[in-house]
Amino acid sequence: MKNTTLVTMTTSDSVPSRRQTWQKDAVLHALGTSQGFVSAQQLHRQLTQHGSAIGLATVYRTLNSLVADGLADSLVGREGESLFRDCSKDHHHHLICNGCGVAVEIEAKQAEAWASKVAKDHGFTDVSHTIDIFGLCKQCTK
Amino acid sequence: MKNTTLVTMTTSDSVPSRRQTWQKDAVLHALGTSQGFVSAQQLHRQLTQHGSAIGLATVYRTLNSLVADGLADSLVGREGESLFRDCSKDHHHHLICNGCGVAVEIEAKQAEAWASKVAKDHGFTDVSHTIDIFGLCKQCTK
DNA sequence: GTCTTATTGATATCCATTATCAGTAAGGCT
DNA sequence: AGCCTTACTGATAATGGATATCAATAAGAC
Repeated sequence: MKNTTLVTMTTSDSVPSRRQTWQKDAVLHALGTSQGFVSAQQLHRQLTQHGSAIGLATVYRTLNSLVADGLADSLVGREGESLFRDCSKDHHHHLICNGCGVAVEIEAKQAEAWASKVAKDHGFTDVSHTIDIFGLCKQCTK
Repeated sequence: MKNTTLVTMTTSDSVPSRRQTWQKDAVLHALGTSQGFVSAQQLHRQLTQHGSAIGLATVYRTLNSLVADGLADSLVGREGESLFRDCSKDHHHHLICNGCGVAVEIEAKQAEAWASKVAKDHGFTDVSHTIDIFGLCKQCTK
C-alpha cells in the first residue's frame, strides 16, 4: 500500500537544465517509428538490434520523462506492463488489437465529457481516466 | 509442461469437478467484506492477520478463478497491480480514489455503448474495454 | 580547455505474480 | 468405514517488469 503523495518539487529555481543526448533522441525516434503501443522492453530490443548501445534503464527513464513531459502517451496493457506511444498531440484514446498490437486512434469526446462529469459529480479532483478498447482487428479475427 | 503420456481422459467431459475448500470460502468472504478494490497481497495479509493460515499462492489462484467464473471483478491499479472486488452483479465501472482507495460504482451505459459502437465500426471482434476514472475524493483532496 | 553535474549503463534489487512439486484432503466408490 | 483418485494446497523457487545504486561519462556553461 503506497500512499506516498509525492509531489516532486520540480518548481522554481531548482530546475536542472535538461541536457540533450543521443539516447533521448533515439528513444523518441524509435517511438515515432513504431506503429502501435510498444513496451519499454520491445523498444530497447529494437534499438539494440539496430546497433544502438543504449541501456535498458535509460529507455525506462527516458520513456517516463517523456510521459511526464506530455510527449508520450502510456497505458497499461493486458499483462499489466506499461505501453508507450509517441503522442505530442492532444489527449486521446485507442482501440487496440490484442493480436497484432495495432492501435487505432479514436475520438472520445463523448466518453471524456462523461468521465469528467461523473468525477465532478462525486466531488473528485485531480481526475484522470483510463478509457481504452481492446479486441481483435479484422485481420486477426480470421 | 507436456503431459505426453497420461492424457487418457476417458471422463466424459474434461471438466474437473470443483472441490469446496475452506480456503475458497475464506477468500470469497474476505472479498465480500472489503470496501473497495483490494490487491491479492492485501487480502492475504488480512486473512493471515485474522488467524487464517491460507497460502499466498492460493489467494492468487482463487482470485483468478473467481474472476474467470465471473464472481469477482478485477482492474489494474496505478502501480500496475491487480485489484479485485466481489462483483457477481453485472459489468460496471468505477471511480477510484488514489488516496484512500475508495471505489464508487458508476453507471457507464453511455460510455459502454460508445465503446462497443466504436469497436464495431472498426471491424473489431472479441471486444473488451477498460473504462475507469481515477482521482482524489472529497476527503483526500483536503 | 576546465569544471560542474545531468545523464548514462551494468547490475543489484524490489515486488507482484506464476510455476513447481510433494504432501494433503475432498468426495466418489465399494 | 475404508479406499482411491486427484483436485487442491502451500512453501518456495523462479519469472519478469520496473526501479535503485553508483561509478563513469559527457553536455553545456564558464
